[in-house]
Amino acid sequence: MRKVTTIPAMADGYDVQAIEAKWQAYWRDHKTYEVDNGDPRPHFYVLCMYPYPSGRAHMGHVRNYTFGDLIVRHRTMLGNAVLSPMGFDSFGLPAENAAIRTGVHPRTFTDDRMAELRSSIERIGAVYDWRREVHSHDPSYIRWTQWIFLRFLEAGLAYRAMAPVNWDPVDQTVLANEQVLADGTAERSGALVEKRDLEQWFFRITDYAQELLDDLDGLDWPERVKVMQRNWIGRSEGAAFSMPVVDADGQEHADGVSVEVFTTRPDTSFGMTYAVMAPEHPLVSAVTTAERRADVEAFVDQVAGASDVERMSSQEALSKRGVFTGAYVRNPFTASPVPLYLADYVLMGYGTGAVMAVPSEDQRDWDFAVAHGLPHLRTVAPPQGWEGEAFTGDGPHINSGFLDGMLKDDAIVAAIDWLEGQGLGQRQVNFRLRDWLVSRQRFWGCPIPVVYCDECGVVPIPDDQLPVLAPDDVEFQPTGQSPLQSHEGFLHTSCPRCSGPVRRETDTMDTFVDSSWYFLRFCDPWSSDAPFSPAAVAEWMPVDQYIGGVEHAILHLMYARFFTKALADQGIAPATMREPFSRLFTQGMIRLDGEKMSKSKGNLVAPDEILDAEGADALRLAHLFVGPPQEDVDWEGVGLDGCSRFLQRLWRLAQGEVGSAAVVRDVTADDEQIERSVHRLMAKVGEDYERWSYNTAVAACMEATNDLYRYAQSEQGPRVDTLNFAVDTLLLLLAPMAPHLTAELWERRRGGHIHAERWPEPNPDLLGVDRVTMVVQVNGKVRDRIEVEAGITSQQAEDIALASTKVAAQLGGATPRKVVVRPPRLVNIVV
RNA sequence: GCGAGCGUGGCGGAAUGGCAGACGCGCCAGGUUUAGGUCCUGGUGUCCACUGGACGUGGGGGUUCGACUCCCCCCGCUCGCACCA
Repeated sequence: MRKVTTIPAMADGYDVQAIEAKWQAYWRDHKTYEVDNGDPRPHFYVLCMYPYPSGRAHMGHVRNYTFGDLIVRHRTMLGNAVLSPMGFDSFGLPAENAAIRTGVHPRTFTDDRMAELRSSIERIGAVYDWRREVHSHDPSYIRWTQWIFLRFLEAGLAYRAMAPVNWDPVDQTVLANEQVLADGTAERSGALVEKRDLEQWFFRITDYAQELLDDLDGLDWPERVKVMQRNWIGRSEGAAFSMPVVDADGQEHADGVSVEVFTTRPDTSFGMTYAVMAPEHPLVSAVTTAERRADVEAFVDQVAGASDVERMSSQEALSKRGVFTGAYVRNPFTASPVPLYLADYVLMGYGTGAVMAVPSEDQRDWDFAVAHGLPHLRTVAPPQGWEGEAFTGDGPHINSGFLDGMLKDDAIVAAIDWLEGQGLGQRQVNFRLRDWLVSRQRFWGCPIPVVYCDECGVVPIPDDQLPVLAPDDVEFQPTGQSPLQSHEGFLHTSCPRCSGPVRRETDTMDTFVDSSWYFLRFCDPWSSDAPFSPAAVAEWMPVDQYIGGVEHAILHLMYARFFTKALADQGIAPATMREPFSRLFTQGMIRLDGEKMSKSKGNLVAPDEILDAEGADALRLAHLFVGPPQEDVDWEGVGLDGCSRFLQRLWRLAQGEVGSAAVVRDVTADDEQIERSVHRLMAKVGEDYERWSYNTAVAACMEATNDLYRYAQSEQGPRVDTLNFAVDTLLLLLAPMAPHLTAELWERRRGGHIHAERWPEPNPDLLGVDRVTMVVQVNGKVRDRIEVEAGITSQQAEDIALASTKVAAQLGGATPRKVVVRPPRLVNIVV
């Protein structure tokens, strides 16, 4: 917990609250950060992931918006037209759950929280073009989300299908695969997800699997996010081929049934000793023999009740449950029959739902073979002395007919060529990525704009009748059922096509649909005849800097990429716009005592308290100073007091309250040293801003302030022009980080608005120092430090180093074997 | 198991292959102050025979005149994926 300390005495006149309120009002009233389309300056689009309106801001928000705001202000000072919009991801279950608890309509609840969050965001001094605000539950936004849905429907990118889906029994809705964690619990509610067969709406994200994978290469994103997306897409290349079902003697079935399998290792086909189908495979009943039927049906029933995750990850699953069907399939490579099993580790949803099993070159198959007493045959020669089980490495093929002697890559190609030549199979690419399930059985989301007509089937609501809005006169019951499902007025309407009575769709869209295009709406939020104009999108997109939490690495960031590509292909967005976010930065989490800070853990440190005491600038600076922005931080490590003290010191310095009075004089060596150090500071802070090294930028400014304190307190007093130049520069460099204090001081010292000033650029001629400390090493160990002219030659440096008495003592008369000279900083004498 | 990242003082952390520990917190001392706090100045890796020296960036090896930094092996922590054929 934060220690309650006495508030440091204020520097004279530094009234944090008054100053911060004054400048927040200034930026609002002067529309400082509003930017119009068509602005002639070079464009830069900075975006923080829009938040779910949860009420007052928490520390994660503060951190996120501090980074974003810093970039907005820095880029503006660099002369860019910076688009900095903000909005709210305002659909979602918390509002609906609150409605069930309290009876307050989700809109009222959400609007209240949005207002709270907006005002606490403003209190940290983050600036936005609020004219462009969008929120998901705004009817004008709903209209265009629905419009896009209908365009996807027309294009075949949205479709309805019966599928085994993830059902969350707590939130009473289905979930997308991406919203179920590896342990089988729901990402949002934590409930153990069940499997149900339901008819649901999907977006055909798999159409873009290859492009989503390929285009990752060109993105300036954290590598781990790209890796996570690549894993999620899960491309694998191989062959699919079919095998006729036969009996133990190799006699084909009269009905000519065959099983299609997918493999990435067709080169090992000669080693196939059995085959496996998923228990849900449509051919199960057809292939099962009479004497095995009872066992097979028992197994299928047992598996049917389990979720994918239970099947794939639990301990029982790893024990390789399976059952023999009594049938065999003929391996086309050897023409021999192998037994056909069912096993729950084979999934119907991937590949063909059936696999060939090669125990000698696949550990999973090896384990299953051991458990069920099946043989194995090596087809890739393992290395000498191999004592492992399955060998998955490369080696010359054996026992493999025409593949014998080949290495893996050649053998794969040869095996596929052979399959294609025989007309038995073909090269195939599979993806792990599934289509995106977007329907949710909840009230507080964007309604799916279709009706069901007995005559016409699924009928879209015509564009001119959008938006379809949920009714207000609804009652929320703790049944878990969406009130839309029982609202007669909403449910019944007439068919847009045949005018007959129809039933409305009562499902709403996943809230990730809303967040998949909000960054496009920000470019043109006033558009009333399209979700946005292609010209406005072309003007601002892609987002130059996107900032958010790594928890969205797959979900939001994959969906938004899909939307961008799909909208471009539908001609709604410019065709060339293939990616939404050029650069992504994922900030670290804030922990408290090692735990994630969150409402549910009850370990929040409220920013409001700190804003009341130390103020926004100190809080922002503390977040920037604590460490590298991409790293997680513990709140204990956030040095608020130190940052607050620093700002007070800066205030006193800038107000002329430190040291003796400044004097007018010609430049002395000391003055010049200060001036040069200020140019170096400009270079340092500028570079640090570019490379997201804010902690070192703050440190450099603190160091400069300490130097200026000593300078101001020096015997001869500070030179007035030198001190002013140094302080003014320091204020400019800090303006993006501590906007209120620097604005106030600038106005008092210089007049005008600091954030309208140009970013200071160093004079390259003054970046060097004239005298430096040269390090003299003997055998790599520092033995002396000597002040030298910065411009000395190698020979001079060597001479000076060898003249050192300390060095002579170390050498003890020995002759150097070698002298490494890096003038003017270092000489290393090797003996 | 696979993949990625990380291991530096009491703490958060700095350091393009070239002075390890910038900056801040904490702590110690001095000054200011009636006192405490604030504020100002200085000190603060460990050890020793203390105007100096030895050791020191998870452990071990290597490359190099020189390694926190590059390479190999090991240990530990964090995150992601995990029967995807």
